[in-house]
Amino acid sequence: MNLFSDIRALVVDCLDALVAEGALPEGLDFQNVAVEPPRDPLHGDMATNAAMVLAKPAKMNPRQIAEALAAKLLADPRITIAEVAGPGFLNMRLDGSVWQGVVKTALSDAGFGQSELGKGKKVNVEYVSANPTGPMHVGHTRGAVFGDALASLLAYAGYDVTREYYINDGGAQVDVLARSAFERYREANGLEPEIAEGLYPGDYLIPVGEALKEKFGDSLLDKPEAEWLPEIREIATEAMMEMIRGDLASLGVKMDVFSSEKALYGTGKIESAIEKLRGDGLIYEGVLEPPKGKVPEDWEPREQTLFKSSEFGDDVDRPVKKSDGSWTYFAPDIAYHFDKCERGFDMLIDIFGADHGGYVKRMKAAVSALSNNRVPLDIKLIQLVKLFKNGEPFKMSKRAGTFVTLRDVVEQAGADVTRFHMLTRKNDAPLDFDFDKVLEQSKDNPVFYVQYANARINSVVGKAKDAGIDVSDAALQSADLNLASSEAETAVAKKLAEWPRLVEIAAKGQEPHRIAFYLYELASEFHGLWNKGNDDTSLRFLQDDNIAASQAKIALIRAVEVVIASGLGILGVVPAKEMR
RNA sequence: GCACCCAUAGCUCAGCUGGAUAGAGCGUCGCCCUCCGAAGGCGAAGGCCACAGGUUCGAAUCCUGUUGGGUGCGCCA
Repeated sequence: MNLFSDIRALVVDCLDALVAEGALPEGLDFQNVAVEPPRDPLHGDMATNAAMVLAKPAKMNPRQIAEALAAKLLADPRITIAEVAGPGFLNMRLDGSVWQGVVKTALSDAGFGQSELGKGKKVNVEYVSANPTGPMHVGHTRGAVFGDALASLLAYAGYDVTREYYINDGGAQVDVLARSAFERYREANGLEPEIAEGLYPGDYLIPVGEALKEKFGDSLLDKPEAEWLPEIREIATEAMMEMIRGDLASLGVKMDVFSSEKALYGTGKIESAIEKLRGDGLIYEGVLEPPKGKVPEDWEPREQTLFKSSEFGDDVDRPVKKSDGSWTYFAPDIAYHFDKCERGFDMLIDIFGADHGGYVKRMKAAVSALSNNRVPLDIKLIQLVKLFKNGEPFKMSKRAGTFVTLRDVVEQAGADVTRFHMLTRKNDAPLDFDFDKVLEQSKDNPVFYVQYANARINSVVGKAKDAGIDVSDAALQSADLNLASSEAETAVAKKLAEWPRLVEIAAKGQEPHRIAFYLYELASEFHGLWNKGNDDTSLRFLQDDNIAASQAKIALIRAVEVVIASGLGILGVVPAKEMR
């Protein structure tokens, strides 16, 4: 149920009727006719731009159209006022029963706010995909939270969503991991580890070294690298993935699919993806121009195997093979995305760190080519997280040991606070994360403010129960909401009515942060009503000796609670029953 | 040099894919607790939406330039 699309449908029906009567010419396109909340609530509950949009194609005066439309709309019992304003807006005011209907729906329909927008389309959201060479850090955290919330949002909006993690376990970095783990293995055997420049120095490999000793004793110490590397690489990578899964779990992120880069090698999948492109004339041997401006010192022209990504909007063609004949990172990634296309997804979404922005065009080019333009690929870039402590920038340094991991953040701030806070900013805007401020219990902390609203509602409902009032779903659904229809109370119901529309807007824009902002607004609306009860006792939720009125008011705030729970659910945050 | 992202109140940021007088929090100033949780609420002041053009009924939003920031640019992933 989306009130705005209901009313839009009504507007279109009325326009059709006007066409049938000859009041409007035939063949008009109503696609741009919109029904929205006006910026200023004094203008009404909803406004439509129909008259302005149609004035030109109909060759009519906008006011003339608006007047005719207004007359038609008023015939519907839901519309109490329809008046022309400004340049040709048609402002509508809705009957009180409409808002009461919203409250009832929120209470009775578990799917209030859910949408059919996605029409069951299969979407693959790939996120995190952190290299299995160490624990997840803050940067990964934001990508994980964003990807997870976006996936939930799309699912809520009717898409068939798969959450996927691509394990980069096929490149040189996992060899480095294996060598680093080997040093820890030597250490476990009482030798001095030699953590050479370029190896991973982190402590997290010490347990891996001990596990290796457990398994191999000292038998590998004198063996040449070629003999131990593949096996240690395997073991170390698995250990890292185990750790990363734990990191994700601590944030409440659960993937549907883990795909391995390494698994693509030796199966012919890379070759067949490249062959598919070659068959379309998009692979050739050639020499790239050196980059303008900043030319690398060791630049020399070299013939490489190139993909014609420039045919799909990329700036230059991109190499798929290194000079030694092995694949570049791009090649397995092409194969991986080809695989995703082949698995029947209608839409792909990749979540990248902003530092991978240069990769966007070639990846989109590859997917266009591989899917013959069938599958759209959206790539969302996640901007940096700037850490603060007490308002002071918190400098991270691997050497100084002040490197902040996902675990550090979750342990200090908690998963719920971390998730909500990281979703209070657009993904392409940098985010400040202050360890102290996110835990602050005040109005300027949206996490707290929303949770506080929820806790207050719980508190009131609990008091009602103690007073012996029946607050069961059945009782609230049959409450007489006329007893909670003051202006202030209706304002809350109107905010609730925006929820389904907001979900669709957020899903269309792939912008989960809109959910967080909406929840803040809804909480604000609720707190406002609460406070009015301080001055005006008739607005308090519990009315002495008037069970029916209390039930009506509780029905309203229970509806708020339901929507807060749905919204927080999308963000992956657990609603708080009480504040501590 | 080229590409992508960004520029909105003193500060941190929203702004519903083009709508009416551009919003919120913080900070500043003034109010509100014998009362369901004041960890709150109400109000005031505060703006050349970076700049200059263009598109149209209408632009913070779309297009082109300019300025100022961030990121990236073959054999790392």
